[in-house]
Amino acid sequence: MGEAKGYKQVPGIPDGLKELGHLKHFRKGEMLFSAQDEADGFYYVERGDIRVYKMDEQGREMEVVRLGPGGFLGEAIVFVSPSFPVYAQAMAHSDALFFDKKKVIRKMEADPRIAKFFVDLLARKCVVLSDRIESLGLRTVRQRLIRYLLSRCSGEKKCVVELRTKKGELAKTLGTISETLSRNLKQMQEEGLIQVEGNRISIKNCPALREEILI
Amino acid sequence: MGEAKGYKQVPGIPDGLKELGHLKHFRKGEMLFSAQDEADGFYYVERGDIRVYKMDEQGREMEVVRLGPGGFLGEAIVFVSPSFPVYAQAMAHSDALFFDKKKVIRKMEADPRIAKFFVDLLARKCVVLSDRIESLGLRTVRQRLIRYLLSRCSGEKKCVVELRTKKGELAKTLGTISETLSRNLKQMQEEGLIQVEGNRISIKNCPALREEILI
DNA sequence: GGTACTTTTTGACTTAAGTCAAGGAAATGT
DNA sequence: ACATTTCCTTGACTTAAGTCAAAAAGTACC
Repeated sequence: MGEAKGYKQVPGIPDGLKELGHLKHFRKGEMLFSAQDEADGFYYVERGDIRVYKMDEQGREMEVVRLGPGGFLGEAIVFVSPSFPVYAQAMAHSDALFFDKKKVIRKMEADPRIAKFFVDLLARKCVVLSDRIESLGLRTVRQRLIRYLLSRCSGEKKCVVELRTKKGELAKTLGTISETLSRNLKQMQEEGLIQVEGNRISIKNCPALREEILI
Repeated sequence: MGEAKGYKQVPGIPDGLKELGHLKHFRKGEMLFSAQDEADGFYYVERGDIRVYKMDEQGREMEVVRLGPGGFLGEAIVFVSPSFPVYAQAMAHSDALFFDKKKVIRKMEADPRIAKFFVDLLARKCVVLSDRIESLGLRTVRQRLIRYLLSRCSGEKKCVVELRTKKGELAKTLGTISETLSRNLKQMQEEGLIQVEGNRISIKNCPALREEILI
């Protein structure tokens, strides 16, 4: 539901665009770019896991979006601002295609299909970001957690969600901190809704969870 | 600063696009569209004041963005989804150009300059929305209020901000409620930072306010 | 002016969630 | 297997901000 890696991403890259990109590799923990860096291009994630976030003066982070394979990052800034307003970090070993801003703009002006592709891409991102605003403003951590779990649960009565990240990272994706996530998971376990074993969360009562976010 | 009406908007509409739109008038309080409505087009605000918001099941509202003259709304949804996920309401008598989705898409495919215009427009909106996510997640109501005030203060030592809306609406724009806004204004007044007289807020100590959000 | 309505402020209270600090548990390296 | 670091959980506390209710201030309309 607009949250985290699970959100709908564009199937791929249109013909004529991919050739403009060149592959870069990022090791786990490495920064793709930092706030204030010159925005001379953007990335397409082929493999891995990228976290895009803002940071305040005290170093507190706010995740804007998290991207898996098929996701773009920096694609909005590049058309608007000379420097990035966010940080982007590889949370796993990642491969990404880098696209030079000028080349893409030139291509876009020549080929309306490329332009249309970016219109769709950016429109989709707007929707994701709006959803996140709603989610952060109107939903509790518990509700956001339930949404997250359900978004990666097939819908059968019993379902297991395997976290591919640390819980601390999931907390950030949900717009909270690890302590709060931990308490929520515990609470939900005590209510018999889920069963937590390390990084494996079994959903015991899918309908009840569904109920809770639809109300 | 990405907040409210004050954010940077596109200067206007490019040649060849404006002709596609037709003028609609909305009286104060009237809805441009509601969530679930068919998204068959989008709007350009020529005059007035439009509030775009989401609503949860209990009727609590979360403002996504607020638009004055020069702003677009629905321009992202139209390229992505068959129905609106948000509400849009005229907060003042407003004139808006309505653009039919199909016509615009046809035009865009024919004219790369139109497509480029939308890329820029949507990219800008992504930045605004990201800023709002940061703001809601990382800043207190007080900090958001200060940002708002400073964004409409010329920068001299003394400066008067005239609210053109009700305080309750400002509260929503800031992502809070009127009681909390009221308390914050009172507090800041007691600290000698501002002087509130009805809808006129005089900024008494601009540097101190600036200091507070730059720390 | 006085009535009715809306908006704003205030007070008292609740609550979700953040902070700080300390144990445990896992994972990692040697 | 051990030490070391990182991660997760728990407890106790704080706090910003929401809720509910009622008073006060504004505004509009006869």
